[in-house]
Amino acid sequence: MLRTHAAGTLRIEHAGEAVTLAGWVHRRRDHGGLIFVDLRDASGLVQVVFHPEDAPEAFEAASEVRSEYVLQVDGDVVARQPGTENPDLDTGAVEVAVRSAAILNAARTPPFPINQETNVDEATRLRYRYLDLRRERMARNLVLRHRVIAYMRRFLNDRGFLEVETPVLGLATPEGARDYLVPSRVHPGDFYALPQSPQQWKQLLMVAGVERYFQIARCYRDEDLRADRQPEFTQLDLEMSFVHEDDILALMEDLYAGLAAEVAPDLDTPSPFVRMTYAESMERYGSDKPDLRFGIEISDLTDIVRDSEFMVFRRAIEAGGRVRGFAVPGGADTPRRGADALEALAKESGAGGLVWIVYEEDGSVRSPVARFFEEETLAALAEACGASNGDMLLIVADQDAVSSRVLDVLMRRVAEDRDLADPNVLAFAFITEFPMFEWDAQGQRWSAMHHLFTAPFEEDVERMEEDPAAARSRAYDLVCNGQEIGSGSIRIHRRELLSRVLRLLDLDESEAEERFGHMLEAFTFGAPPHGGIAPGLDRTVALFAGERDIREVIAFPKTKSATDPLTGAPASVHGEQLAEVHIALTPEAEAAQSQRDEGAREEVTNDV
RNA sequence: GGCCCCGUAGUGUAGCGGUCUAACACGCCACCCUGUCACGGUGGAGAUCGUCGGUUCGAAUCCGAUCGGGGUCGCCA
Repeated sequence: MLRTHAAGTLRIEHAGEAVTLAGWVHRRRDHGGLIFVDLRDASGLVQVVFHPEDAPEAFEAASEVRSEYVLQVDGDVVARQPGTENPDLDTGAVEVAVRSAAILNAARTPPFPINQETNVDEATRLRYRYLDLRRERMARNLVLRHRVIAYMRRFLNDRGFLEVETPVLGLATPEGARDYLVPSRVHPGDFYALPQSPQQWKQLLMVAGVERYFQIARCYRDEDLRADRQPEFTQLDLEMSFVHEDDILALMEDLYAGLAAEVAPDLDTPSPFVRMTYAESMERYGSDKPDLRFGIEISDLTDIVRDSEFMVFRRAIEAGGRVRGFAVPGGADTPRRGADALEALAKESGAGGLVWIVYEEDGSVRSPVARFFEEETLAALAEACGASNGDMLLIVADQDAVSSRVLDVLMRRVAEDRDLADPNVLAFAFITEFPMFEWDAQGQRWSAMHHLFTAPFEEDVERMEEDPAAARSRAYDLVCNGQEIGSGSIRIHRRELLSRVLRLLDLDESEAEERFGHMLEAFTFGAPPHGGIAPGLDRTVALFAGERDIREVIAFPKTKSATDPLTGAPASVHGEQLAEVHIALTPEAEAAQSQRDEGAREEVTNDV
């Protein structure tokens, strides 16, 4: 090794020891006759001192050194002189008096500061990601990610899980997200698809008798990006045989509560985790991924206003809808302008309008619709929502599907505006009993809400065909702070039931055979009852890291347009390479390509 | 794919029709400085304002297109 100690580990106990360190020049403070260098390595940093009398040659080297130079120093750990200790540094009680130093490598001035947490343009950060990762925040996130993964492996190993790798080159499936395709050289015109998840493989492993499987699995989806969506991302994929929902949920609760205690002990993680059905979650929060930190719930106000003079409410109720709303704590300070903005948001989200009622501190009521209601009714509305003076009610009258969506959007907005979400709390919850199917208006057919292999409840199997919308599935989500962390289900393990579901989804026999024949066949060979879940690793780490964007916890993420500014991927390939995989570009693709190439050439010219 | 925001020295920002011969902070370079730790001091270099086109007597500033980054809806579990 080029060093005897890691810089960040030196403590007062090391005083008197001779050490060799190697690392980067984090910062240099040149006092003319004395030079301090903060030497940084992966472990942290320590101050090293260059005295011209004690080590003239080293002092000379230190004069030449600049930020991010790679430096090796020999010296003695000494206790700092009283009054010069730095309590802000872990190593602040000591410093290293340098005897000799070697510049292992020079460094150009970095394109953005490494020793400072400044905001830097996303594209620049990604272009020099290896420098971005040197920065404290990113380095910390990488370590956190490692610790999360290490904990997961240890945890699952201790519970008898087997880590199995599954293919990256697989079969394309038209269901779900768009596939990334890989052309086959050997089979002209045929394509592999990168896995959207190892879903089918893990079920086949259950048929194989593995019983407890997991994998830190890379998944690929060719869809547009978001803060919480990258084209390739990682899941903790797991599956168990001979289990009930509770077994999976209990396992996940143990895992996540344990993880929180291990990697985020400063965060408050209430347990046991809240459990509620999808129906209950939609009723109380208008969402299947509620943020429980807000402390706000939706109330049904239909009966209170059923006989009111207010026609909007009455018409909505007559049309089979309901009147629902929630209280905004302290919302009485909302100016007219703010209420109008909320109404606009409600309309954008699909509501016909928004009724707001402010209960002023002095007991008076302010609302555009106050005149339609008796005083008792207004009081009853407040009571139903748990509102008191100083609060505001937001009310939507519509079909449940609309009011849920709108109230969810409104709730998130007011929570954001009013900082209702405690950043120090991880409010986990399990949402269970999701609907089996949802109506795909575009395709004019039913589609699986979770995925094809999700089992319906036994008692819902019969009504599945006659009323698909009412059938409940044995699917569940783990959510936290208003975000979906992972979803899973108990699977269908009998061929007969799977065939019925496929028929319901309008897949005819031969099509089903072609696309899922291997699964149908596998199920005829004694597939055990099984189920699993797949929490998103990136989201999990982001959650514990307090990061909003999963790019902050991925070493080399892609931009919003799925490019990598560091390597330049994706890029064109030579004609021979294309020919080898039997691919010809369309004229449009070629035109777009040459246009891009010209742009790139200009950029290069400008650089020089 | 739709809509929205952003694009000015290495970085982050200011400037938003003439006074910009483009400002500030950090960084960078040089010199000075033996106890700093976001060291300090003095001086200096560095951007024609993403690109192309237009409006105008005059454009960093207005308009259009285009490229890049971000957000959001669609899409995606």
